[in-house]
Amino acid sequence: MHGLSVYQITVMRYLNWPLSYVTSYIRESQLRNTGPFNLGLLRGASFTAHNLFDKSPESHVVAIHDNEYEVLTSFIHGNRLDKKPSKFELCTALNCCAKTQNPFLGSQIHAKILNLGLDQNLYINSSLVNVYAKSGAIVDAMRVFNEMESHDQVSWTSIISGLSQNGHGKEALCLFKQMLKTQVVPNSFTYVSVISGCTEQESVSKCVELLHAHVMKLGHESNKFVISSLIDNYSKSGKIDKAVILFEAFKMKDDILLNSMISAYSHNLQGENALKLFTKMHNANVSLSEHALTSVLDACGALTILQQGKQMHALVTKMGSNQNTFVIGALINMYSKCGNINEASQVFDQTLYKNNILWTSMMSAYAQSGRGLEALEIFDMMEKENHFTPDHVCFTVVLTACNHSGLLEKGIYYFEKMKSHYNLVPEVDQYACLIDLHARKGDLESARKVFDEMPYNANAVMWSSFLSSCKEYGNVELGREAAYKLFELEPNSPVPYLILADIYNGAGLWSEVRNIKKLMNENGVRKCVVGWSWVEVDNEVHVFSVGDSCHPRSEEIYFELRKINFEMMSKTVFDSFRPE
DNA sequence: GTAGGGTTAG
Repeated sequence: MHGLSVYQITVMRYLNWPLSYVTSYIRESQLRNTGPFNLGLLRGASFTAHNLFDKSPESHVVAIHDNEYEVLTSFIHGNRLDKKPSKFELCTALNCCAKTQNPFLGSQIHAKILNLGLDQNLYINSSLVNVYAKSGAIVDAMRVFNEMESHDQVSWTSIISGLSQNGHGKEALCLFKQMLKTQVVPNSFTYVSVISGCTEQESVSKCVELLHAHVMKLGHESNKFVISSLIDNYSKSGKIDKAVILFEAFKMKDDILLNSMISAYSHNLQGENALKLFTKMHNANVSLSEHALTSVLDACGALTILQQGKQMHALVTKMGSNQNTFVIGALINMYSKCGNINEASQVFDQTLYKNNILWTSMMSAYAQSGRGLEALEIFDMMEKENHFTPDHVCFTVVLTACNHSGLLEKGIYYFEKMKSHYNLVPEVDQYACLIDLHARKGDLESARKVFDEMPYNANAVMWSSFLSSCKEYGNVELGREAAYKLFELEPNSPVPYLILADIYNGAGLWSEVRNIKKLMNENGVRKCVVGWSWVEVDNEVHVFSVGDSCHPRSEEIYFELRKINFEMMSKTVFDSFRPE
């Protein structure tokens, strides 16, 4: 396409960037941009390049959006001249709002649409649904959808994909079921949307096999989008075998499908297979995309094989992908998982355009290797950069770093800063970190207060972690409360019973220990967890965490079983490890 | 004649 090559040349001339860095975005534009949009791209080229040049970190993303900006500017200009926009112009403008995630302009255009009496146009309404859904305003998207008099494949798919992409897989599935009751038959787009919505959602993951059956019946098996969403779904719910069968059966394997399969292997801890597939691709001269590099680097990290990881790094350099943010992120993760934090930091330092995901990855690398203070130094460095916008994930890493290094005051400082300085509303994850911060320092009362103060229901992970701290500091009262919460939240888990018993045990409350054992029996909870055991001495029940008897450091068992003599201990330990 | 929905990554 002529327009795109001008764009490409202009960008290259201004910036002299590695080809792969620019082309990945150009490729993306080529897919998305048609018609008038390309004109915008052409006209926007030099303007865009200036922008790329001026703003550094995430400017390439902004730049692509600037073309949408161009379309929107001319739309607004026409509006100021009281020019009546056509249906087509309205659609294009809405499309740009969706891509730039601008619900504000979108709702202004929405008002104009109502004003012009075009609110029953199917094209316009699908675009509106898409604008709201892509900006996360799912309620508005639903409202537009519900107010439509008739629906077609596209409008149904728009709302279903909107729900999916906003993490409402269950609702997406519900609407899909409603769609089946109508005359409108779902197409491959619809199946991709509903299947991807069911990914990583336990409550709906069972439906995927049913959807798969639909796909087969309706003949969408030859659609690569459908197949890759199925592969992704199966692999993320641990059904790697099904993913493999789909992959093997699919004839036209393109790079995206191969990438889906490589990350499927990687997710399922089958790093060897991921590497094998990658090598096969490489030898067969399939064009290697940066996605493939990202997935295979992930696999190297998961397998902690530094040697292969380094080879991949060499390949990255050879392919000229050493400025692709995704690849760099994967390199940083790989090196840090292989314990080579210096190499990770070297990759990071050599990166010209660091976005907040990369900063976060680097911080996480330090935090995970127990270098919390250095992680925080990185955060402070980031703050000095322009265009830096830390998000929730970033703060989770910061707070975790504080947590691992026992920096309570600093943790509280960052938590407050997140709210006041960055206007972020803390999510469950960050509250969980805050609770952990207090609890690990032994300030159980303050930790308990956070449970009440936060506007969320605490989940099992939070109560479990709190319970462990109660055990650590021997707080019977709060420990009891946490354990009883967990009895409700995880009725089949023996762990909270055992920890509470351990707390009672530490406080010498033998009769309470006995009650817990009784309660466990009454509630039908089976004690089948490795590392815990009951021991009776002089008619008193004691509970111990016994560690792993096969582990070379099973001396820990001796320590935990300090109240019992050696003979009795070894008997009990081996009893508890006998397979049931 | 021109317009709307889909896969992989912290």
